[in-house]
Amino acid sequence: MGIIRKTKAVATVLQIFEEKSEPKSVVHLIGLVKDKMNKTTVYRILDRLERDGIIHSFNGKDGLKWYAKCEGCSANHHSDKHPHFQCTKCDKVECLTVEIKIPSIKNHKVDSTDILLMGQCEVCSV
Amino acid sequence: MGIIRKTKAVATVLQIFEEKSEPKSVVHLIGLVKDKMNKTTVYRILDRLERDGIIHSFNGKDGLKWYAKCEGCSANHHSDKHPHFQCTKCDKVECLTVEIKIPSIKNHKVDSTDILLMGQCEVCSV
DNA sequence: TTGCTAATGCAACTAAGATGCATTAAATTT
DNA sequence: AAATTTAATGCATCTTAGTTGCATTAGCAA
Repeated sequence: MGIIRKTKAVATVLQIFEEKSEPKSVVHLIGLVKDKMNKTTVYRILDRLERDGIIHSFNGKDGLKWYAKCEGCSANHHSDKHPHFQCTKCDKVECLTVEIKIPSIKNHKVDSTDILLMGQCEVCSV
Repeated sequence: MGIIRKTKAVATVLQIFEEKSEPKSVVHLIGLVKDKMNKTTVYRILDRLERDGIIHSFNGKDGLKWYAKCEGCSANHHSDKHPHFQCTKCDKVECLTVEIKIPSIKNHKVDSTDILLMGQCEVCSV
């Protein structure tokens, strides 16, 4: 859909996602690039990247928005049906590759899911 | 834990949950009782009721907090593991009674889940 | 290199939710 | 029934995520 120009700001944000596939909260992202661009720009770049299927978003346990790089997504096919995990101790978020079966709900049409598992991550559960 | 006094404000909020078991967003609740109490009071009452296992909370699709009456919960045992459904057209939210199996995630300890299915509800899917 | 327009910066705004503190009103005690 | 205690409330203020309008800048194609 939207034409995405390869600006410096876009390159900076994209690189963050490419370096490490771990999801990042918008707040954290803004902090990472705050001396390179305005927070409004961050929000708008994230919008565009999501609209074009390059990243996907979901809500963390406290309602904050998180983004991560899409693995098998495109603008029209958004396969962000995978669940996420957030640690209740260190707040870290991970994309999970497990498949969670959603039963059909009668009289309802389920288009997408937002599944967040909470608990203790590898580091914190020791 | 916390002693809950049966104030008029608490009674008012509780009655809303008892009238209809449908989940309500905090924003909507504040609107419902805005001529009877302060919004801060609503937030605090919801906190207390949740802490004592009378209601449970979860995040809606846009990160807003929703509350609903607990069916089989108490202060120590919070069985709010059931999923919720939110309509993408009319925004209505429902508690679902279906069981969704969560596979175990290796090296992780899953304590709770936040599962939101999105799509079209009974009314909007016609 | 020119021209078009997407992208950015900036300031101001919106809205959810939290906090501190003085006051009020349940619940207990006397 | 009055006095006491302290949870609960109201109100003002603050915090913070996210949005918007508009002037300016910078990709990109012709």
